[in-house]
Amino acid sequence: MTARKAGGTSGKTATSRRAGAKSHRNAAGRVGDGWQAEKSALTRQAILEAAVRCFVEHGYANTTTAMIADEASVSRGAMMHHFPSRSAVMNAVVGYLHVRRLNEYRALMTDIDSPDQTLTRAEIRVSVENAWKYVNLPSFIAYQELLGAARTDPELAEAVGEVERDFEREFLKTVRSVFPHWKQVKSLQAAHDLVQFVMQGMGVAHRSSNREQ
Amino acid sequence: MTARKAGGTSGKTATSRRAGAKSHRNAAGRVGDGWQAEKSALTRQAILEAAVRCFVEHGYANTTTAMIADEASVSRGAMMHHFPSRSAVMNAVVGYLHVRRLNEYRALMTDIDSPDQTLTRAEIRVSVENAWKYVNLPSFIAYQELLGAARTDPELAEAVGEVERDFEREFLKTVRSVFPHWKQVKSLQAAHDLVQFVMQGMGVAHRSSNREQ
DNA sequence: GATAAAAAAAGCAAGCCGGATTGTTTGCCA
DNA sequence: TGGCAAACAATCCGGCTTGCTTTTTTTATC
Repeated sequence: MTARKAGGTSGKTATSRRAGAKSHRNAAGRVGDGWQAEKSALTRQAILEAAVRCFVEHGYANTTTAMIADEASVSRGAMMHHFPSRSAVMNAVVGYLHVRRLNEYRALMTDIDSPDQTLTRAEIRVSVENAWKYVNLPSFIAYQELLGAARTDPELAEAVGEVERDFEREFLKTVRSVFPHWKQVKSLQAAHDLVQFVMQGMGVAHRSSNREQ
Repeated sequence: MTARKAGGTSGKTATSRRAGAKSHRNAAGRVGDGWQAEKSALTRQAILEAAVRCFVEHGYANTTTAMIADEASVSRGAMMHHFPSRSAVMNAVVGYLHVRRLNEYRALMTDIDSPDQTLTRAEIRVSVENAWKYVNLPSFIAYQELLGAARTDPELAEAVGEVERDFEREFLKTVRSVFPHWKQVKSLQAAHDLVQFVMQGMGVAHRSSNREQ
């Protein structure tokens, strides 16, 4: 998916050639990835982050390519160079948001890492507060926008569905490591679902009811 | 506005002149209301219902005025006659959905009207199933679309916020009539919030996860 | 006071126009 | 050649204008 351009020959533009000669084949595994063109990756990231901000501020549907480019401080042409179409950006945002959300989720989770077997009142309180923080994170709001748009956009739904499944897997893994004494996977899944439901519902209700102050 | 050209001479084309000469001043009491023009109300209703169907099928953002008009089998001109702008339609849909949703909610609620003081297991089951039905109703889905759009649309947010408050009031009233022995209003409100959260969350999660089947 | 003519208004249909948005193309530069 | 900038073309959508038909109200005359 996401058909990378895979083009990068030798950049060597010496513009921001930083010390470390990164002549490696990077994480993506493909050869010829980021040479000097790793700066390209920076641009990509800037675009993705800008898109998230646009989602939060204007909503998915109202976010135009021009808006994202402007927010990212790149030209529209540059953007179209990295992402051939609007939907290409959107699909990429799905992936970007996924890892970002996963990291933030884990960070919040490990906050309540309890050394003993039982949860204290304070720990429960912390976890609830963290959940609340979580549903108000930009990444969460942006993801909700994506989720809503995916309902009537098959292409987006495909991308979202994929990360949705992965998120649940990762969630389960994380929970198991934080609460190793919870053994019944069935209960964990139910807990996952309920937590997701309540959090999503709270998010929706809170955002809309707050709207009118 | 709409500065009519005032062309019409004498009608009397005798095309669809129906038998009953409705020369009465009807229930509304006021003279000069819309008599035959009550058909106009029918058109309005058709447009509103069409809009709801469009929301469900294509989402709020992808619903165009042409789409609604087509779905309602009226011309775009006719639609613009009844609703001067797109946002006028949308605001009207908010009101329409509100009463529709309220009715459906009450219908589901009274299903579990318990004659005695305590809830049986069966009654609880019924109410859960009804809640599930409820979140899968077209009106609910369309309303969620509105809710999502309202987050970044102040005008819509205003309209939605209003009915949101009214819905909670009506909800409380209904619950009190169905369960008259529940006296603590505080608990009722908390219950209302939790139920709303879970249902909304379920709705979101279910629709998006089902998408990718 | 009734009735017919006239006028006004309402419902409705279709076309046009401006603005916005997307994707393409062309060209520059390192 | 890859990264990028800017102009361009095509499309779509919303709202306005025009004009026609039907219904309702007013007016004028008997």
